[in-house]
Amino acid sequence: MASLPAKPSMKERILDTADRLFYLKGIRAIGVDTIAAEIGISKRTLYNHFPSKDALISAYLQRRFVQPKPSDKPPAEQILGTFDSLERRFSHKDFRGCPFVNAVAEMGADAKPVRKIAIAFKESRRLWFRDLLMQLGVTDAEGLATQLALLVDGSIAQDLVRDDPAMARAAKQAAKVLLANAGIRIDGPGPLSTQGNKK
Amino acid sequence: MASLPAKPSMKERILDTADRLFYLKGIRAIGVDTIAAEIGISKRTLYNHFPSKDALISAYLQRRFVQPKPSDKPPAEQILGTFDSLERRFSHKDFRGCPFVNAVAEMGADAKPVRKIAIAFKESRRLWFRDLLMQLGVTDAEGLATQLALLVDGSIAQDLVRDDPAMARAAKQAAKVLLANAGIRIDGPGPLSTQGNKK
DNA sequence: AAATAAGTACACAGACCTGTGCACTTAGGC
DNA sequence: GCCTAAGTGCACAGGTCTGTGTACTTATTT
Repeated sequence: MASLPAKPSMKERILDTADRLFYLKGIRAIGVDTIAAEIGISKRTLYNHFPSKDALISAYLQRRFVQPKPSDKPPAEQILGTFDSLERRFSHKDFRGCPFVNAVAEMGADAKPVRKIAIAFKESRRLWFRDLLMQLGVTDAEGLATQLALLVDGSIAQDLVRDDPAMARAAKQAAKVLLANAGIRIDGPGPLSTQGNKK
Repeated sequence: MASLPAKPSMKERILDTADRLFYLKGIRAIGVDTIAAEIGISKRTLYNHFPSKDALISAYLQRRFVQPKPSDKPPAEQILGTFDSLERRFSHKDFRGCPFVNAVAEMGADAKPVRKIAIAFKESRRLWFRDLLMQLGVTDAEGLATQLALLVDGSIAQDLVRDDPAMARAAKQAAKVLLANAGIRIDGPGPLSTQGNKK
């Protein structure tokens, strides 16, 4: 699995550290000196790899933009699994909200490149939901995908403030209701199948 | 209605300006010099009213923390009206997300007083939802209130990034489904009563 | 008229920030 | 052995930021 493991390039080491610090402490809170010092390199070296801090910020966000890999699991399971995955991430102590939302909040309305990446990311997730819903034959896949995206971002924002993984479970419950309302039957995939979901 | 209008105190003028600039441009992006210059006072005067910038930030957030005033409208109407109100705010050009979430994102995990206020605000809104749901006789008012809060914060986060008031409408649609699933009948209050909500 | 309070103008300390310049050292490939 | 590329160490320019000190002016009240 780790096919070419041994030697991370300088650029990658910089991006690794920038990612950790930017995400954990905030883009504005971390200076380039801090990043360089953390790796143990000179600030000059950092600026030889990235022309400016803004470029480093963009690279950081680009690298956070990972497309979900296609899966062969049933679409409904994939959709609901999103919230299980969220709950796992909320439980991790290093989770601190959505890097894109945080970056937009930090950089102000003027920072257009940051917002551009953030919009692209949000839309790509919405489209991922939409395509799965279309596979399920949902009529208003566009609208429902948007609603699911709201639940995802809502639980992330709430967890950022409250630090409570239960927010992911609440989002999953709401998602189940929305899916059921669209005619999607939820069966099987859970730890134990619901035998009689109406008490 | 404007009972004592004429003379805003110095402290209020400072808070007015700090509120506008902090919210619009970001807490970290605005310095105390900028605030003082905007009002036309000396920085010394500002520091005579607030011992530090942190104190000013706290006062700013405290002032943003307004309890929703009790209404005699039907509970269901109040709940759904939240999303109409959100849509109106999204359409305003000066809307830039939730000040509490933004502050937490900007100040990093360490800023405990900021997070404390933010948590209190989120919880107060959740409780407002919960009490209305209890008036409606909803069984799991706690859980449903949390879900509605997720929709609110989700649409705010999405609008912050996308600048699209339709996010509020999507949240309202999802809220309607969740309410209906809890046995709440939505009638009357809309522009035109739905005569036959199933087409 | 005198005293008290509030605000002003302005300089300054000390810290941190981004970004550059320059001479030096190390490591590999030819 | 030599040359090139990459990294180092360090100083520095120029800017911004928070917070303070100090002497002066205005306004209100008594």
